[in-house]
Amino acid sequence: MARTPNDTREKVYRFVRDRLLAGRSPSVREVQQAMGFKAVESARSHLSKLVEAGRLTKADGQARGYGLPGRVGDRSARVPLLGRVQAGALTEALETPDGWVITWARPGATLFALRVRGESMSGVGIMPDDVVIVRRQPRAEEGDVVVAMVEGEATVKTLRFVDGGVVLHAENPAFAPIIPAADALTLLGKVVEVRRFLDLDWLPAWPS
Amino acid sequence: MARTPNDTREKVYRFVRDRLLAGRSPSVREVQQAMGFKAVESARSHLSKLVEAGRLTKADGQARGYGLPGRVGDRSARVPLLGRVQAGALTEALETPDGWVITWARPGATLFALRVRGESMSGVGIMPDDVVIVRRQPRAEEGDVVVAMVEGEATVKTLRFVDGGVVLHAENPAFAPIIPAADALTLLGKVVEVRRFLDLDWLPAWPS
DNA sequence: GTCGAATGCAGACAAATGTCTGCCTTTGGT
DNA sequence: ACCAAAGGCAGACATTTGTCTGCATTCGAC
Repeated sequence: MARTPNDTREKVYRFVRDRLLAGRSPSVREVQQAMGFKAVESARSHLSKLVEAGRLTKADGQARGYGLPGRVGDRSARVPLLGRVQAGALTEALETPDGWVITWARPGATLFALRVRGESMSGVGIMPDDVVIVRRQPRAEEGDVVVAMVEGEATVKTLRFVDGGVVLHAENPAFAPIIPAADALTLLGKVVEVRRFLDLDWLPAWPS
Repeated sequence: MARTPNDTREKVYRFVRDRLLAGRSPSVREVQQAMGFKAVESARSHLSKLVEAGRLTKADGQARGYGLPGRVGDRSARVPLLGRVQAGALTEALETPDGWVITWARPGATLFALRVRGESMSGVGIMPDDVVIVRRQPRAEEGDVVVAMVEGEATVKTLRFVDGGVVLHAENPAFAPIIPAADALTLLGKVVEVRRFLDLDWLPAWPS
């Protein structure tokens, strides 16, 4: 067999995987050097075997085209982070977001993100300054956490139906439910994801 | 000046940024084609201007070497989601993650993700089944939310120092603090991000 | 031992990609 | 009107990167 045992394949895989998780694909020659191969082909043959085995993917004809199998970057989506959203201003706010959030793509859905203000949803673990990712939709179901416009302000609440009417329920006993007039409520969408960043040193500013 | 107004620069930037947020840097000729330029140099000059202006970064001498500036989002990173992590098994668990989570890359840091079990951290909004993203590091500071190994099990707690000793503090009055023996504690890392998915229909299975 | 598969080495070649030079057109200022 | 700067075009060239061919070495299977 080979001069070295089968570990080499594994080392190649780990090196490529780590580089991919760190951000970008290595080139074949970078693998060669990292592994101590004297010839490019050694690295390349290992790489092609790994692709063949389904442990790596490859964008053909592209430099640094290796990737991890499954939904890599193709299914990820960037979501605009909007500060505060006024009534009709959502469309305009989309033009100048505060930043961007990365998440898995929901094909066919329109997503945006908001920063939460206030403690009104702390009972379900949505704290001030959390970022909620919202899917735009005109209606929602009982119990959904939604973002709604009430009196020109976007608010995050739990949607409930009481006596045929709509109630925006705060998940915090200190906050009273909101019972908006039927025509004073605009549902912006449903909260599909909640995020909290505990390591602000690493996020001094939102990428824009 | 130019034939077209300054918007061109902006369009180039957006194209590159979107491609970067989607996963990988475009090549100069891909920018050329996307913008409808007839010559490569048009695209390249815009790119170099953007780098000059600090709006993009560039890995010199590397194919597809453009990135977003700042320590924040040079690019997105895939983080392995590990189920439960046993003592020495973290390295092996990296080989067969339950899935992947996308977040901003923290250059130079090793990240992994865990699913939270139990209510012990509900006081700070970390609920059961939440996903925490953890940066590996051997020590942390007072008040940090950390992942630590105690008796062969990974646990999420707040780190506190009391009387010179380490206390793992639960953020829920129903849970008593853990005071591990000095040599029975292994700090896996610090929680840098918390995520909750409220729309499981859209995430029927974890991407793998 | 002999064979073959797997691995490694060496070198060359081709494709992708980045970079440079020169020139033209447009636009804004003087 | 004139000039300078910026943007754009065309083509060439250099570097990086991927890929191919051929051969040598190792080691397990027979």
